[in-house]
Amino acid sequence: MRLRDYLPYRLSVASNKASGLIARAYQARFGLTIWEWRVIAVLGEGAPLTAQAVCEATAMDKVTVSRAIRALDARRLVKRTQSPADRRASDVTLTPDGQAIYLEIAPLALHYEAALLEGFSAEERAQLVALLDKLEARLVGLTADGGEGRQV
Amino acid sequence: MRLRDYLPYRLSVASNKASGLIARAYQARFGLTIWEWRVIAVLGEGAPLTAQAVCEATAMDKVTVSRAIRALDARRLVKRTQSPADRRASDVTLTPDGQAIYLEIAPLALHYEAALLEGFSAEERAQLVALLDKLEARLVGLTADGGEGRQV
DNA sequence: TGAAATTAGTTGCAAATGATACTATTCTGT
DNA sequence: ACAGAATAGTATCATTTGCAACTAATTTCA
Repeated sequence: MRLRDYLPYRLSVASNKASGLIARAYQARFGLTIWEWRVIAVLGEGAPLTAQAVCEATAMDKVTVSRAIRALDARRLVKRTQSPADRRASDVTLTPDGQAIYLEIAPLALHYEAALLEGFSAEERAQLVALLDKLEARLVGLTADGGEGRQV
Repeated sequence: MRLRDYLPYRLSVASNKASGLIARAYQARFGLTIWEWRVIAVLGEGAPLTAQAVCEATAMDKVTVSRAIRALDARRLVKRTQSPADRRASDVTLTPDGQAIYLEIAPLALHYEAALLEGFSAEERAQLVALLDKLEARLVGLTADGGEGRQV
C-alpha cells in the first residue's frame, strides 16, 4: 500500500491545503476562524437559525457552534433572541455588521473556489461534484454507527 | 453562496468523515493515532527514513512527526539509528514488531478504501484520481507562498 | 578557514479541541 | 397530569495541536 495513493490520505491532504489557504484569508482580513466563518455563511442565507440548525447546516459539533456563536455575538456580528417556541433555544441572525461582513466574505470565498477550479473544464467540474456526492453518500452509510471525523 | 455546495467545505466534510471512520479503527485495534499510522505506513515500504523524509512523505508537520516517532519508539515499533552522514538526523526503520503491525494494518486500510469506493465504476475511480491530481497541482501552485492547512 | 546562515529534531507554552457532565426546558406515554 | 426520557445550549477539564524558541550539527561563501 502506498500512502501517497491512499484515498483517505489524499482527501485529507487536499482538504487541509484548500482549507488552510482560505482560512488564512479569513483570519487575516476579518479575524474570523473557519467556524465563525461557516456560521456567518449559513446565516447569510437570511433565515434565523437555532444553534442546533447551525450544527446541521455546517457539519460542526454543537460545542464548536456554541463557541463560534458566542464569539460572533461578542463582536456584535450576530444577535440571539430567545426562541418563542422553545425557551431553551435561541434564534440567531446576522446583525447589520454581520451582514456587511457576509457581503464581503462571500465573494472572497467564491474567488478562492474559482481559483481552485481554474483550468477545470465544465465536464470535470461536474464530475467532481458527482463524485463528491457519491462519496458522501457512501460515507453516510459507513458512518451510520456514530462518531465524527479526524485526520487520516 | 451556499455553504453546502462550496468545494472546500465539501472536501473538508468528506475528508473528516473518511478519516474519522478509519481513525477509529486504528485506535481501537492497535492504539495508534493517525499520525503514528502514517509513519508506519511510509516506513512499511522498507527504506529507512529520517524524520525529515517522513515529513515529506506524510504531509505532516515536523513536530507531529517527532512526537509520532517518539511514541512509536517507546512502543518499540520503530528504531532510530544515528545517521552516519549527518549526526543531527536519525534513520528510522520498523522493528519486527512494527513490521508485524504494518502487515496487519495495511490490509485493513485497503479494506476501508475499498468500502469507500464500493459502487464506483472503474471509470469513476479513474476520474476521482485524475481530479485529485489536478486539484493538488492547483493547490501546490496556490499555496506556494507558505502555510499549512486547517479546516474550511 | 571560519562567521553567518541553514537544517534536523526537540521542547515549552499557549491556544484550540473534544468528551463529558450539567442546567434548563420540552416531549412522551400512560 | 406527571415521571422519565430527550433536547438546547453551556461549562469544565484533559488532551491535542501548533508556533516559536532552542540545541546541535552542517552548509555556505567571503
